[in-house]
Amino acid sequence: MGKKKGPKYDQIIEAAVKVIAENGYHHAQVSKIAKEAGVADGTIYLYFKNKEDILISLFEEKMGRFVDKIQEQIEGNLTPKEKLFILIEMHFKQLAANRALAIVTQLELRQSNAELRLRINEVLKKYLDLIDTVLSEGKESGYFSENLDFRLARQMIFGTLDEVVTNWVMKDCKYDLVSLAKPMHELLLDGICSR
Amino acid sequence: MGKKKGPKYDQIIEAAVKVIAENGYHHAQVSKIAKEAGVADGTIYLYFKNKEDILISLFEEKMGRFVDKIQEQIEGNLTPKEKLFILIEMHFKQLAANRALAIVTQLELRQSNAELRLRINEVLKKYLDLIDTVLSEGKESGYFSENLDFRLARQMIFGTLDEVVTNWVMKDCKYDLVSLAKPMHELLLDGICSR
Amino acid sequence: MGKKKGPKYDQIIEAAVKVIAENGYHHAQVSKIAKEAGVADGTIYLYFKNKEDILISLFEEKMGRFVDKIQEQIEGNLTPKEKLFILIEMHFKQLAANRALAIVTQLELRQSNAELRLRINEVLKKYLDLIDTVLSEGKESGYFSENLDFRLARQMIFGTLDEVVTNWVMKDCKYDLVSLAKPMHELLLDGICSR
Amino acid sequence: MGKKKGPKYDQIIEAAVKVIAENGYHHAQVSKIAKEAGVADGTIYLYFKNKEDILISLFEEKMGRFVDKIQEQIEGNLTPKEKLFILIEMHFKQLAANRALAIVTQLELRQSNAELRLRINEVLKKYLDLIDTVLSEGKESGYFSENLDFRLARQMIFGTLDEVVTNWVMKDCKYDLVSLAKPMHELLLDGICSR
DNA sequence: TATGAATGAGGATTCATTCAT
DNA sequence: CATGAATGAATCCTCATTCAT
Repeated sequence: MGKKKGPKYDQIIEAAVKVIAENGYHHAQVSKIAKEAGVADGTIYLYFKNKEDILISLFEEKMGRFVDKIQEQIEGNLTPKEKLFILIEMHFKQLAANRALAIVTQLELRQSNAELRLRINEVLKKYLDLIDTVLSEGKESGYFSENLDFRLARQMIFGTLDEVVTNWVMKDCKYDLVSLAKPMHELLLDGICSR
Repeated sequence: MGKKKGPKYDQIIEAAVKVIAENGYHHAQVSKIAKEAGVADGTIYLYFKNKEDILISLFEEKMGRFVDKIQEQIEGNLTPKEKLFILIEMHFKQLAANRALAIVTQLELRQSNAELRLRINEVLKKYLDLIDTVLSEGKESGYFSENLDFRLARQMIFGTLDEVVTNWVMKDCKYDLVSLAKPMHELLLDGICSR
Repeated sequence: MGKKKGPKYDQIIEAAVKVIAENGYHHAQVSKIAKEAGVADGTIYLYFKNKEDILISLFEEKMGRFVDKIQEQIEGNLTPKEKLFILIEMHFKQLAANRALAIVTQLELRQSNAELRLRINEVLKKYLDLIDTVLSEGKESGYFSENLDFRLARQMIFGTLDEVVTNWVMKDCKYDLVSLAKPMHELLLDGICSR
Repeated sequence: MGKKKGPKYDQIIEAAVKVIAENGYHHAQVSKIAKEAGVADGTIYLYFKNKEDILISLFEEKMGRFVDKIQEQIEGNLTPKEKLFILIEMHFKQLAANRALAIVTQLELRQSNAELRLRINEVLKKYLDLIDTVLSEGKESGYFSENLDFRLARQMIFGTLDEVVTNWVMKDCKYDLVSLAKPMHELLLDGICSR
């Protein structure tokens, strides 16, 4: 089995997102994904090693593009604060624009077993590194605190992003997610204390 | 089925935590839990309606006590900042003291189905309300920003706590979690900006 | 374990009839019967060897009395035709008067396994012998055909009685069973042919 | 699940008859039926919705054919008496020729739950209608009594057939069933009275 | 006698994966 | 490349029965 061939590969990925979003992780059988993709069950195994491989590939493909788009936007002459804002806003924008994907990444894929989630975290590494880069630039340029613990700050930023999106998905996406970018940005920059 | 009586009820809960932590959610068979608890399979069903009920009860018991202990500690004459610190520290302390429980709450129980997670969220509500109370006191006393968006701030605090603990668990608990309370407290209070 | 002691023995039998009639054979758990009888589960086993023994005893008690009553009525100076009529009418009358028992004997007890039904048939033997006696008297006295095959005639009589009552029970006992005694009597005596 | 195709469908039905006849209804596990049919357990579920569906299908297939064959034989220029005889004889002949089926229909399938028996009764309706047709013809042509109550007569005929076959099965099929057709026919036509 | 908490054997069903065509 | 019929491992729960009190 090679890797990433033909249009069927993408068909299957898209079908998986749709089927999982609509049926939930535990009711997303391979046969359902195959039917949605318009291929036979067996065909799945010409493009993916097993079911887990579909999910990992899905995450790699989608999150890969997700991070790439954010990275593109924060390249160039911007202050670290601006970069952080764009990162947050892009994060929200992309998930708001693809709710099926949001459901899959925020809720359904978390039901996967510990091993799969480990693999997923590897994919997330690229994103976390991107956050680290912004933090590093901010620290060096003096915008951000010189004592900043990167790991902790990154966990705060990512944990908050994640929690905010998850809450939005669990509330059926019925409020505007993107408009939360500005207050969240301010909160992360200045904390909750008055000054 | 009676309700939560006898020592067997607790034995089964403890056994469930241990078995799930060791084997993972999906390999935690009822028979394994029964054996670990030193009772017959059927005995489980004298104390719990079904397997899901064990998990919900486990979470309710453990998280209920978890939140209660935090609540006890932050009652009294303390500033909101001190209360937030104690909340963070107690959160870390309790999970650091019971790593099996940490594994179960941070990793394994998230694999549960939608219905179970709904029930879990109800339990979490009490915790989130507790955070809100601290935030509210801080706002009123002028310690915290007067523009503070409770929901957002709560999501930042909880999201960060959760992410920090999850990372610690996924790194096999091999660094000291509790010592992160202080820097995290400062980060939440003052943000990442220098001043 | 002795046999037939105390009032509890009868309580349990009556409880079994009620529970089986109301819940069906497969949902008539021993614990349900015990609760209905107002005794502990374990007490059942002081009066009956096992669950099957309850059912057999139930049938023996109830059918024994059932047949005895019919027997009493057909003793005396009656023609075989009259005796057959009384047998049919008493059969219908008794079941019409105790619908719970009718449900149990016609529907629920038939779901028991082959072995139990064998035992039940032994109980029925007395009834079948009674029919044979009537047939025998009829043959000797010349009222009934001299070529009469007892076994066949008995199977016709019993099979018809049984089928008629079963149909009545399955139609929720919503028509008058006893009034069928007369036409059925005539049909058995003269057959379906015109003459 | 498709509908009744391929040789496997029939294999499974035949296996079910055999396994139920040999082991009894309650010990006829799906895995036993699968092994007897020479297929995997899971294959059963490509042809049947669940275990109950096997039993219903079994009864529909077998009884459907059973009734069809009788119907074929009594079409044509025959008197109602002759038709009744053929019906009885065919009933006996078919069950005598397939003793496993006789055991299943007379003993084992009656242990099924209320819902299944309801479905079974629907299948029997066709047979009862066939009996009614013969009775109706007999009444119109003057062969049968003009006062004949169809329902009662039908219950007598079916009840007797059923009782005779059940007795034969319970006596381990050790006497000739088919030769009972003639005396039974006469008994039903003329009753037990001498004339 | 009476209790009732505890026992533990037993079975239908799903679905990821294979392989003959 | 593509198909889809066939595979078979794996597990929760019920309930008749026991026995220490």
